[in-house]
Amino acid sequence: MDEVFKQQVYEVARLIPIGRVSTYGAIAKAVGYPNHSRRVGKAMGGCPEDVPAHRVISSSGVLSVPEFQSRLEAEGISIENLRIKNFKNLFWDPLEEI
DNA sequence: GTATTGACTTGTC
DNA sequence: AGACAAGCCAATA
Repeated sequence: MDEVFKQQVYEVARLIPIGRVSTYGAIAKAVGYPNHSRRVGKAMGGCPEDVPAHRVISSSGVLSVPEFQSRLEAEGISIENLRIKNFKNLFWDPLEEI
């Protein structure tokens, strides 16, 4: 596993504002690897505690890790049956920020 | 070496 | 809306 890739993924993940979410694909694309969404997921699996992994979800707006639901709700994000409500509004695209 | 799996995405039906 | 298939790439078996 490329350590640089992981670090970049963590870096972008840390930029996600509180109360917003992003997706694996968007982050993969942001770090220069458009089709490596799966690698992002793998990388997040071993992410440090300071990385808000719960704000990174699938592009369909569904939680890949149900355990994070409570964390998201704690930030004011509404969730219904693992699906983010207002996902369209809450989605944060790294490419429009950097 | 191949096969399977997975915190994925997109397109089709 | 829900289900399927194809494409993707690294880790694991």
